[in-house]
Amino acid sequence: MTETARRQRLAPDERREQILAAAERLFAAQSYAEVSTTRIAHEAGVARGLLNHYFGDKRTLYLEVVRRASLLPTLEDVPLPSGSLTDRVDAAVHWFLGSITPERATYLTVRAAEGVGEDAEVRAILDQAHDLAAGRVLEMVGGDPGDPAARAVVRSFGELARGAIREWSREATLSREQAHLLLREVLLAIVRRVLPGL
Amino acid sequence: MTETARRQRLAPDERREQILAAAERLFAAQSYAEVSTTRIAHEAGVARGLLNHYFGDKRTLYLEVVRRASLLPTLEDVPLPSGSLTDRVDAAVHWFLGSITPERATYLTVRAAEGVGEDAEVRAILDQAHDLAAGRVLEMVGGDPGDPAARAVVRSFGELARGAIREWSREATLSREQAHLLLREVLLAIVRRVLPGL
DNA sequence: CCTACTATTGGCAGCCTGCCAATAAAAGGC
DNA sequence: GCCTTTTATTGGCAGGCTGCCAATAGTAGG
Repeated sequence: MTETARRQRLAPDERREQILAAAERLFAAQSYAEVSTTRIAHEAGVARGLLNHYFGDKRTLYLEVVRRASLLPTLEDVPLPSGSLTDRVDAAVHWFLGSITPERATYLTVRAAEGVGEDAEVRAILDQAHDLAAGRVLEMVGGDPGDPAARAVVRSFGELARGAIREWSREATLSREQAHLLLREVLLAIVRRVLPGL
Repeated sequence: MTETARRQRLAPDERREQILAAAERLFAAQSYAEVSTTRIAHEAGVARGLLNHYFGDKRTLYLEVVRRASLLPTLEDVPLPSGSLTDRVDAAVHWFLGSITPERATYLTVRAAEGVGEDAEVRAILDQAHDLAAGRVLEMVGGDPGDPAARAVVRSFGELARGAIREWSREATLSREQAHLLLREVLLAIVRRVLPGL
């Protein structure tokens, strides 16, 4: 908007970032089909052809946005907690809840349902991010990250956790304390009663 | 394909059904953006313009498909189970797991993630279906369906349940017994330790 | 049998996407 | 400091998809 120059030449990385930011803003607000590349280009203050030059096609740009957003919570490294099982579970829950802050609001819309029909690549990206988070939780609570069934169980826990976060953070149907209570008790039950029984 | 007649005139309900079936098949396999109305029309053996005549536009047709698929699992009414808490929890879990059968495979792709960005109407449809299921589970285990926080908690449990079902039914990373164990123990913990603490 | 009704079709206009050649802003040699 | 090379950036073209509408043809009722 404030850019007056006809052509502004930027370093590829910078421009790439700029386009990604614009795309993220729009994709976070509306679904894939509703957002046109024309609008993304306009939002980024750039010719539409440049999107194709940097990302090939709309879909690839979209996948890049999804990849970033899905990995947000796992960006920061957390030290493995010590102490009693309850302490470690609390730490894991705290990490999960704390990784979602207002400035990372985009994550809240990640994995928003499309309805029916899945996109294999999108699915793969999300699965990978969720599995990464699940592995981390599993380590925190002292489980075996190499056990596929245990990982699957904790991945399912991740679904509950994201659901609870949405209830708290978007719907306001749960307080933060209630969400914490839910996650703690469920994770405790999983560690004590489910994992040993696999 | 086997239809030789140039124009085959059907009762509106019948044709509507035919189009919906074709759309469901395609939307279950690919995402919204990947499926063109041209292809749906071809799959249904019908002119493309007829889709607009029956459903207005692509989006409305899609919403109709989502609505149907999302309501499938809650179709059958189940009697409220009696007996001990454990029995009732087991019954609820059994109902949840049993509602997913091969012939209802479409449901498996419901709520498949799009990635980022949500469609408010789709979201509303799915939320409604999930809330319905949550209310039913809450009744089964003797909770208060009128308590918003309790409903939110059980909705979150629904996320875990659908995740576990996917792990079992699609990924084969969990056996049915393991999924059952997970759902039972988590639901038990929720009833015993979370709901009273709200 | 003929007419009124409406289910069904085909085509038009506009938008969106991917592609590519043309252009201009830097970078580098001298 | 100028000129050449490099490449970031643009605009426009072709094809496909969507929504709309007038024309067409089955079908039911008089």
